[in-house]
Amino acid sequence: MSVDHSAKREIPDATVARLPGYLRALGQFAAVDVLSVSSEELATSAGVSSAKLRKDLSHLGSYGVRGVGYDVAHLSYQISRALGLTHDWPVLIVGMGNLGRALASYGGFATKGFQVVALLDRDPAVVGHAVDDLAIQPMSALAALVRPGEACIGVIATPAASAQQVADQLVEAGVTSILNFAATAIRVPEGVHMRKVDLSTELQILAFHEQQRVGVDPDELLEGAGR
Amino acid sequence: MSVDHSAKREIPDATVARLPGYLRALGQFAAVDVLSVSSEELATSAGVSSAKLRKDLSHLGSYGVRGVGYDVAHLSYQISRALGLTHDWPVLIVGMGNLGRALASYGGFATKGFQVVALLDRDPAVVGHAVDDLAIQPMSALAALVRPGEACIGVIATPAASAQQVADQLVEAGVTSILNFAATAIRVPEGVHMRKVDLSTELQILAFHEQQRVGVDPDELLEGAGR
DNA sequence: GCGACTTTGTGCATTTGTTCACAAAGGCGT
DNA sequence: ACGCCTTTGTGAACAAATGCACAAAGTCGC
Repeated sequence: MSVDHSAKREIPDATVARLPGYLRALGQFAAVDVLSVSSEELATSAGVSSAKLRKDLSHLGSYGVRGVGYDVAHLSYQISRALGLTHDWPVLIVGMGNLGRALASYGGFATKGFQVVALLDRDPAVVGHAVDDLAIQPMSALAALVRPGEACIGVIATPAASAQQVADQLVEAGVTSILNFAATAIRVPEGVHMRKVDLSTELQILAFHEQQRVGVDPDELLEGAGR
Repeated sequence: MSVDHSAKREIPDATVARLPGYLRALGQFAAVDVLSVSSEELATSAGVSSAKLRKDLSHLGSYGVRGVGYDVAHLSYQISRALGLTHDWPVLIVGMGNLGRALASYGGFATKGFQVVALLDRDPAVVGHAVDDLAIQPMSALAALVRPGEACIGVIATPAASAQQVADQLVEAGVTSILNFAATAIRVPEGVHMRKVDLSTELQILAFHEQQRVGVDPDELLEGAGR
């Protein structure tokens, strides 16, 4: 009965992807001094169904109280723990263009278990300048930044053309988690985790659904049975 | 009652989400004057398995040639068509902070079926300034920007605190597709499509997997064979 | 204490997505 | 013209995720 639930690390991917949303919703409740929430309240706030929320949480363990709900502080802690946010993760950002700078000065890092520890750029013209009190370093500094023991997360904010090369350099240096903002697919070796965030992909998905709604492309004047 | 070619609009969500990736990969082939690709080549370039690619494409129709592969130009067109990119979609961006400005000056819009038609901000201090040749307008301009007939896409790049309010205003004005960059869940009425892009969510998902790799939280010093 | 009431946690059915494996369909060389 | 070879398109098996519905487990009023 000791380490029976939390040791059982078989949290489905779909659940993991929603945990940050729950954590944020819990934070909003905590901010207005709510101590306890039901699955229904929390689910609404996070934008999911209560059944889904309860099933998701059940994968972490049994942290609710039947007839009452979940303790906000305790559940926050448990989710943070499951996500590995009990300590800060170092983040390094590569590519100091518009996006890179916006990311660097974005406040959301420090608050939530992440800390930007370095900014890198290939261009000697920007190296040395500071963004938000952090100096931009050349790519050659990479090896010294990634300590073998400590894992860190690399963020690629370069143009698509150099994204693969940067990814290779990050992997070479020992980075095992990469967040890619560049508009291209990059290949990483087995064992390195990669996620992609891409504006145009999202817009295109929206365009698809928008187009579905209207029915048929107005350019093409053939029949309209599908309306 | 069943027309079987392209009128059959039952493309699975998972497939739709991957189509932009295929389109981009095709663009890369076209850029180096490749005329025809096999499912294997295209899949590798897009970072998926060839079986998945073929099944995805089969939902659009039968546009390959057995024994040969896919014509790059033709398949590009068919995917664009399926996604609704045969004409440009107007995009309006709300919130001209760091992120909003980075998005506004991001080049990836125009190239791929989208055009930023307006920039909006609540703050009178920035209204009137121009970003990338487009003047920033006050929120009151919203109603005049969204023509009833023509659909458009709204991008929310405001702080989390005002995201819901902005979403309400967009919906009010007639926007039916919203891309939300703010770090909060927003609620929209039935029929409005919403997608969320969030840096900290992605980082937290990476943190989870990174933590899994290491085995156990280093706070707890029981050593593992998991390496 | 005790019963009524609330809300969790979960087994089960359903839906959605992925993988496999191969027949069908075409081009190509001879 | 005719097999051979390559690659597509897809049915069928498998896996993952979702939604439903309710028993189990707790609180609260009396």
